[in-house]
Amino acid sequence: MPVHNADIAAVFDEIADLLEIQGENPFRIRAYRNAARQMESMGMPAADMVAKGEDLTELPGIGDDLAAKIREMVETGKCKALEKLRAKFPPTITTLLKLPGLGPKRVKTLYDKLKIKTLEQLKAAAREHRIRELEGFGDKTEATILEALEQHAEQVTRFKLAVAAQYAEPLASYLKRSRNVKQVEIAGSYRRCKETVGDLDLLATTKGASNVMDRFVKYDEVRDVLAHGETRATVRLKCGLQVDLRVVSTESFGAALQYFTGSKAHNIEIRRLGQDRKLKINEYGVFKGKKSIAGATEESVYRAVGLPWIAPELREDRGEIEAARKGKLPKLVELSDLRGDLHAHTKATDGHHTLKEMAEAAKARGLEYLAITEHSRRLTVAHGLDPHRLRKQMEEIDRLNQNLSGITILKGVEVDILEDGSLDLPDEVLTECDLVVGAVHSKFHLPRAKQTQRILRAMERPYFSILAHPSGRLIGSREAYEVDMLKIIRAAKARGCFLELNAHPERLDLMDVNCQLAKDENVLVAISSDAHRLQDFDNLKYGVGQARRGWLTKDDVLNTRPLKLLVSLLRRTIKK
DNA sequence: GCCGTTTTCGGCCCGACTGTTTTCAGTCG
Repeated sequence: MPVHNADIAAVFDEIADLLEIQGENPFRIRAYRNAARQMESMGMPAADMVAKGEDLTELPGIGDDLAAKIREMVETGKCKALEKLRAKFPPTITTLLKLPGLGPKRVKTLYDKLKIKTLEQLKAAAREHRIRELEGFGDKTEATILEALEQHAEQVTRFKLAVAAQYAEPLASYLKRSRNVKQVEIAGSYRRCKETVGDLDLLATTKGASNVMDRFVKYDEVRDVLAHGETRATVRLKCGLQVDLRVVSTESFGAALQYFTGSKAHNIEIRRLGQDRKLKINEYGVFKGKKSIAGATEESVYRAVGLPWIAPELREDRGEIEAARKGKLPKLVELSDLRGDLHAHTKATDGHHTLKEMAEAAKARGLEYLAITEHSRRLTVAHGLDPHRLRKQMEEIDRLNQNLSGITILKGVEVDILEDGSLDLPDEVLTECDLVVGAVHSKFHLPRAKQTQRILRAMERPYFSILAHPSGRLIGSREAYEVDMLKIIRAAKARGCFLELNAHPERLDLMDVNCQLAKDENVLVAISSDAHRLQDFDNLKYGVGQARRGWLTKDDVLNTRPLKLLVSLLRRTIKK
């Protein structure tokens, strides 16, 4: 069983949890947390680095000690340091930390005094009112714990970005109608376009007395008010989503927006830069002694530490600060840069609209070309096309193109990559297409080497253009399949084909870190909607968000090319 | 535990809210 970066991150996080309960040096704990984030955010599997004998201490936040622990985990599947800690505290104890209001200190007290180590024991103790007797606890804390336990299941769920948007945007509009409110922004991971958000961070600026805080806690959708102060309030909506609102004056808008956009790791780095310059940076501004020297705009905050403004999608402490310092920040791709869409379906298979309707909807969004890429025959649930039906559709597209103006339909297909790497339609018909999008829709659980070979073999076909949703993951419901993405990216480069970034909010696949890998290897990425309905073209914005998180510029994206150039790029593939 | 135009020790981001307290610790983001 291979050891994944996520496994290593989980071990480091558990060590950090247990060290916290033990009351260890907080900076040592932070080192483990930083290492866990590093493992999660890097594109390259640490196991591969170990296998190649690469130096793990080159990674930020990884020193000799943690590098040794990573090697140990990769080679033995175990971590002795964690096992030692688990001997001191039962491993289930870390589940208690996830409850709101329970931190390491209180968890340790609960364990020391009442021997509580599971959620069930905690619930029993709370019901028997044994918790309120403990020092540092009281009636309220006990009641909060009990309530949290009853809702525990729902608090771990994160919301997909597009789902969060359905709650965030109306709430922001509602708050904008408050007295003396100047701006309302949705900050946090939402602004960074993370594929899922754990909660919403709203920021409002006011000039003079405002009722925005009162309006916020009285919002229709609010189920519980968790905190309600002068400048900060936290609520839980009926849907389970937690929302924080912070109110600052307009002079502090930029500093607050920067602060609440995060990420935490990015902000820590920015503040560290501030410290080097003897500056204190907080949500109210940048201060030299007591004097505010910046804060009205985000630009002013970055300028104060000698940096240009950094786009929110890049703020993950994955090298953006270094790039900013060197003046090498990428000019990120924007939605308006997209000239076309290279993956869409119609009624012929599992879509809901006709060719013409889809083309007109794409045109209405400013696109110049649209590839229709129906499923192939193996995907019977989608009524996939056989060669005959595909040819009929191509004829229809030819006819339609003669009558359309302002948009061109490209003849494509989303052909299944079968288990052995062969394609679900014969070469003769595939060569008649303008582009061939290949996709894995079955056998997700092949071993890594086999899955990789399967895809490489499919890409060897001379007319193969784009690998659709390359990792196969469905956010929150299906893990990515095991595959050597770097190998696939390099093969794409060698063979002149491209990778898709599927913009469907459940996919967002290619993932951000792999977009970076593709960019590093000079492989163009196609941001495609995979539209099955007219409104699905609006999902392109989520694809662009993920692409921006992956550092992609206009030049790194295939479908920013005008039609003529696009066709020649696809041809080059076909000729090989 | 990591890190270093202040290199092998001594730092390590910063503030709001709550509850349990009588001045603040714990938690959270």
